[in-house]
Amino acid sequence: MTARPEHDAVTILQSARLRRTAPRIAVLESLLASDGPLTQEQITAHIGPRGPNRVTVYRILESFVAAGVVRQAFLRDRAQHYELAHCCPRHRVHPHFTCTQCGKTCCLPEVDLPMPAAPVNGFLVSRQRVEWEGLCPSCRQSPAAD
Amino acid sequence: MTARPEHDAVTILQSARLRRTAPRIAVLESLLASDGPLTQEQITAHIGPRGPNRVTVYRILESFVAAGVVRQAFLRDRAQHYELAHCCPRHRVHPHFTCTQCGKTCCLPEVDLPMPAAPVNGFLVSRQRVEWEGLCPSCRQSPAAD
DNA sequence: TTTTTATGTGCAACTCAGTTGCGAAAAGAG
DNA sequence: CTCTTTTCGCAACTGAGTTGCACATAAAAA
Ligand SMILES: [Mn+2]
Ligand SMILES: [Mn+2]
Ligand SMILES: [Zn+2]
Ligand SMILES: [Zn+2]
Repeated sequence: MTARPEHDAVTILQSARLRRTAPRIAVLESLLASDGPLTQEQITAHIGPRGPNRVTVYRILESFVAAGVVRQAFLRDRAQHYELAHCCPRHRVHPHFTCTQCGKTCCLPEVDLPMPAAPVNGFLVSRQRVEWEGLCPSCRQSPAAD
Repeated sequence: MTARPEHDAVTILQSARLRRTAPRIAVLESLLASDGPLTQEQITAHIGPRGPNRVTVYRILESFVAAGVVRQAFLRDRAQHYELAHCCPRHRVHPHFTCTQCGKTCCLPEVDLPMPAAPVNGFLVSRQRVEWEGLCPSCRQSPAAD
């Protein structure tokens, strides 16, 4: 279950010097179990009815972002999507792909998009965010269903 | 003032078969006068106190997007930013640059970022959005003030 | 272990961008 | 000018995220 220490909720909390509370462990485990960024609403739904208050989830995510454990991946439908930060460096985040057919969003951490090192038209780029839209592998094979 | 017909509010409305009303002309002229995407709030502020109701501005922008005259450029601080669509094709939108110092966002229409033609890891990309962050030309020269 | 203290949590109320319903106004057709 | 259709203004609503404050609890100190 707990293969690498980076993928264990309690280990992540300890190395980030964050208090080990039930709500924090639950939020971390939701993010660890997901294959893509999640909203507060999705995290709360994943934890279940006995989980923490939604305000608590927001505050936990805020503290995780401050500690560098979690990153704000992107904003969609006016809702912030959060993901674990241990997969890629801060300033060159991997592209995120959203399927126009099934609506699922995936991380593409193995894709390395070059970021301009020299200024472009006088603009010095230090951080880039790329969002892709199109058809995911499974929707390309079966265009009707998911 | 009205150099090219593409840059004239009334002409844009006529060629899009949209009714020529004072609120629509005012919204179009705000976008024409701006060098970057605008929010409803910014458009309303630009028009002034005698301008249309904010709900009307939202509905006008909605109809412009449906007619292909305006595009939803990006979402920032939970607010949608709109820009005129006549500057670049639908599926390969130019990158938008936001300065971390002065906060201004600029369009970079002359920058042509390649979009993957072949599927990446099985994902067929049909639309891409790129956001850049860093220092704008004027903030690079005078790091303290704008 | 028990006590103490700093930090985390739950609840209610709030903010703010955007939406909806509906009656009034006005653009364009005839 | 009259009629029809679309647009507009207002009020109320929605939903994500925030804030203030009292209470709970993890971790440090005794
Ligand atoms: Mn990701
Ligand atoms: Mn632009
Ligand atoms: Zn799909
Ligand atoms: Zn600047």
